[in-house]
Amino acid sequence: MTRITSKFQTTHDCADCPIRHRAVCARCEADELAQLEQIKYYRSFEAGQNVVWAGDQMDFVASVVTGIATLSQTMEDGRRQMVGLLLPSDFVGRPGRNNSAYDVVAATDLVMCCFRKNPFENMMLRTPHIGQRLLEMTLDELDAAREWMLLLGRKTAREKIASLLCIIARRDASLQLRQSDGELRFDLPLTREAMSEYLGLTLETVSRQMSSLRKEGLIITEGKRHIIIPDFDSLLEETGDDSDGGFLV
Amino acid sequence: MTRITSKFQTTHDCADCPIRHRAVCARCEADELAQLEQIKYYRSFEAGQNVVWAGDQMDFVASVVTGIATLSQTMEDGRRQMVGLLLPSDFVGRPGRNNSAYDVVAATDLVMCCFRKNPFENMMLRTPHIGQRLLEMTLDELDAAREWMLLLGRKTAREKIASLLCIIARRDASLQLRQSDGELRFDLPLTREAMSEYLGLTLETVSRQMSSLRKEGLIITEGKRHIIIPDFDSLLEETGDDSDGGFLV
DNA sequence: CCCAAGCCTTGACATAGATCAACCCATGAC
DNA sequence: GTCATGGGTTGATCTATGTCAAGGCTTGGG
Repeated sequence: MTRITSKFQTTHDCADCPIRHRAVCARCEADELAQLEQIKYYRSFEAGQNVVWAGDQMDFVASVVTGIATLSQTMEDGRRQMVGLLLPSDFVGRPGRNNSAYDVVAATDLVMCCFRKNPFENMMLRTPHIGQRLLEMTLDELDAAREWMLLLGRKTAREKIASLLCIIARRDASLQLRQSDGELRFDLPLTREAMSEYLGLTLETVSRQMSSLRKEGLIITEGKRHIIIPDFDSLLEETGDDSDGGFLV
Repeated sequence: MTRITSKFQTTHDCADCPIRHRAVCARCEADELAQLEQIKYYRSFEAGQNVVWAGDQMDFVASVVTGIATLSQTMEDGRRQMVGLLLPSDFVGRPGRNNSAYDVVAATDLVMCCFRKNPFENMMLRTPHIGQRLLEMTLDELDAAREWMLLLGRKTAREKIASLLCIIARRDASLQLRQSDGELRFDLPLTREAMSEYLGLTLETVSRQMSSLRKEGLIITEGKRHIIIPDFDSLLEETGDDSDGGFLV
């Protein structure tokens, strides 16, 4: 776990630690180690590995430390729909339920910080702060899910692709601050297939629309996965979203 | 508000009252009247009326007492997607946010029980029980949203219609217990247009698929809105859902 | 009684995206 | 070097659903 311990310096609000890692922090470790010793542990997964399968027992809740995980549902005939995309600091698992309703899959190499479910639930009872934080996060996820429903139900393939690129670019930028002058660059953490599962499209359509955005200069690609967005606002206009989105706080 | 007071006899777990009405109960009124006097009030709406508009200030949270409300998002060019369907006992509003992100519309005549937001938030701080209940409800909504995403992203028009009918029939049955032998009957509380906004279809497609299910005997209609499902399981098979859905508890 | 407004249905036609298929390019095993 | 594999692209075709348009039924107002 060297990748994690190397981050112990990060300044960090300890109270948030059990349910939202920005990083794992030294102070928090010291403060809570006693009670957490038996509760908290780390697990690593390789890209493509399942963390749990839909229907399986899931005796832990967890938050993503590094990497990206997805939640997906599968229909009997194999049609799949992604229903959650977990970036670092995001939370999975549902207090008060013992089985996962979804496949949880590592989209990239992945490190998760897990908490055994029962002790975590007890901790929630003793520490209302944690429940409140969890409620806040769940409400955020619900909002994200509702945006996603608009995308799935009403957007064109091109709008879907543009939206996804903007979502990832935005999250990536806020995590890693990689812009240089107006230009945004990042590695797509998803295969074309994973993108198609996110967007409710086939992977061929994803590929075609990516090509089309590339031909029109809205994105530039280096290799298959590295994306450059020369002008974020132009791409935003292709999403069909209200331009002044963030007026809600 | 006679419709409400007439239900005061209903047995009811008081602790749940502030955030989930099964009915408004006398004991609860007595217990909490003092603190609630300034907090709690009722509002009625006619079918079609907006409760709030997306972006508007929303200084209350509320639960549905009778009738049905919808949450919808609209794109600049007018495309609309429903993202929430609120049946009696469901909750709207988000502690910690002052503006509604969605249009809230009365789909039928509607009575809501509202709580002023600030006092409600204070009450949440004093009463952890309420926060826990709200977390539970929010997690349920998130699960519902994720089912809905699968529907929007991957189901055919026919599967979408069958799913919607099953969802409403089930909720309606659990609320009102109206089955007689295997047969289920209920009034569709949604226009074809509202159904199309729910399902991410056009109203013409909704109409055609309803006709097709009718011709095949999977549903029977009396007038435009009254639906009879002669065999719920046959209809369920048209939804594409896993037959043994409810194994999670 | 007539008329307008909502809501719904049905038909004819257009099209976005799915499907099927071929092929390219890296990578890693042997 | 060869081969198999996984990921990605592109073309040709098909089809489910959208679009446009007409008309029916019910309700309520004048």
